[in-house]
Amino acid sequence: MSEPRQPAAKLIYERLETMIAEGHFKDGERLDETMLAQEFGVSRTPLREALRQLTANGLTETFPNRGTFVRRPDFVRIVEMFEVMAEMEAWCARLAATRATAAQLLLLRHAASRCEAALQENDSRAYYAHNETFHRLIYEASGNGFLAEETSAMQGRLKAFRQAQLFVPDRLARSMQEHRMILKALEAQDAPAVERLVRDHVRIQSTTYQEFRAPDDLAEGAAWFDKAASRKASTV
Amino acid sequence: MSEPRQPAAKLIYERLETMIAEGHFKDGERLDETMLAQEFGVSRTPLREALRQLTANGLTETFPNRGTFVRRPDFVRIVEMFEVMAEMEAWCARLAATRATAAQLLLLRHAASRCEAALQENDSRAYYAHNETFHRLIYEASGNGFLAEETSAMQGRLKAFRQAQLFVPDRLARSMQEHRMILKALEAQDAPAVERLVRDHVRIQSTTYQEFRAPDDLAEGAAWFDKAASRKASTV
DNA sequence: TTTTTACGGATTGTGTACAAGTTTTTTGAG
DNA sequence: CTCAAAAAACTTGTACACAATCCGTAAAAA
Repeated sequence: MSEPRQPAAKLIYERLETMIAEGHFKDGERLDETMLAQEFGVSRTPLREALRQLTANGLTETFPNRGTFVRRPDFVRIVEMFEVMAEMEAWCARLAATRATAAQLLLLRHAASRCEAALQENDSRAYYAHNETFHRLIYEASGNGFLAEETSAMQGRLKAFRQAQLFVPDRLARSMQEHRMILKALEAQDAPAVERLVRDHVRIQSTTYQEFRAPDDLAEGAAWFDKAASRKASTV
Repeated sequence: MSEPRQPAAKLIYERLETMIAEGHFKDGERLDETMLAQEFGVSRTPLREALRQLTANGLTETFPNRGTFVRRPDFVRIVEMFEVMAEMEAWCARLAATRATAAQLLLLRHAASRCEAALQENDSRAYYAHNETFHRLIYEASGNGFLAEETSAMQGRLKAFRQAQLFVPDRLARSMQEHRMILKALEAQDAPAVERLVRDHVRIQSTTYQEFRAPDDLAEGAAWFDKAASRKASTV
């Protein structure tokens, strides 16, 4: 019943992802393979894989023979990310409104009731997990397999940046209320309503993140633009 | 003036990507690291990096300690991919209609005239390159940096599957005409028109691909679904 | 003084060997 | 003959060593 042992590379990827999301690195900071390998107690091989994965997801930038550098998202970028996420999910939801099968609606209701139960018990972790299922079911109900995969991948990429909003007061209760409305609109096959509801439901996450981290990032935002400008000049 | 030598891993990635797009592998076929390393004349280290990159882009699937398996897209998936691409580009374009700066419009006109020149000389390669610039400029004009990057990345991922449509007769001339209309609508800041024009402009690429490869893929499509079903059963 | 070039140190890219895990074959009992 | 368990063969995951490349510094030339 225990999980099959995960490769070290994946674990390291997740740790680095969290560290970047939580701001443990400065923007533009170089991630030294040798040093990090020592810190994590592994060789450079799995660590390099993790770095490449980070770059694939846009969290770092890699220059051949020069190394990989963190791209710490400022608050503008965070908003942009959730904006894109909201649009993708809204598109999924609009398609799902007319394409979802009875079985898929059943699964959605089930996931929603699981969220409800978690809310009753005030179990943030459980709510978070079932919330993820609820959203993923909508992606799949869109009927476009590729879109569903891409949206799911995007959700995974933003997960690290969404952790903070768990602790925003009353967010869970409000989220649940939004889920109820989304489900209702889906059952009514009201595509425009579903699209709007889901877009707002996802978008709000960026505003909570902003509230949570803005003071920090506003200060660092200016430095970021300077660095980005000089970096651009040196690489072009 | 010569290009800085590319790492072997990147070159191998591109070759494998093309091979998958061109159908050199069966769907579900395992990509043997040792064997491929021998064929490409490199060690397993850079080859593994290429495989991981393929998986990150959804062209293959990797199971820990079991290997990576190709996910050859059937024609349904191809259509889905261009559908998503069309929607992303359309969104960029709609935003660009109201947000593009004068400088960005100038660059767009420049890229369009480059396309025009390439068309006059019947230089498909050049047209293809300037076409890419034209589209990328629209992404950037959206004003959402993250969206621009993601759309650009998606374009890169679909590039391998778009090669075929270069050879569809009159496609270049029609594409150019579409560019002209898009540019005109952008200058007029007519967001709804731009959105619609770009969506159709991108969408049509999937239909040409479909015409080009459908006979093949229709036959293999059935086998694909069978395999996918059995694979699902074995991994769950 | 300013620019160019050569060198030294450090870091990434790749090859190879071994460890860990998976699949297939073999072997034995029922 | 069938099925289960064990072992052999094979494949991926990781460690480590060396090669290729880049960066900074300092010396030399303009």
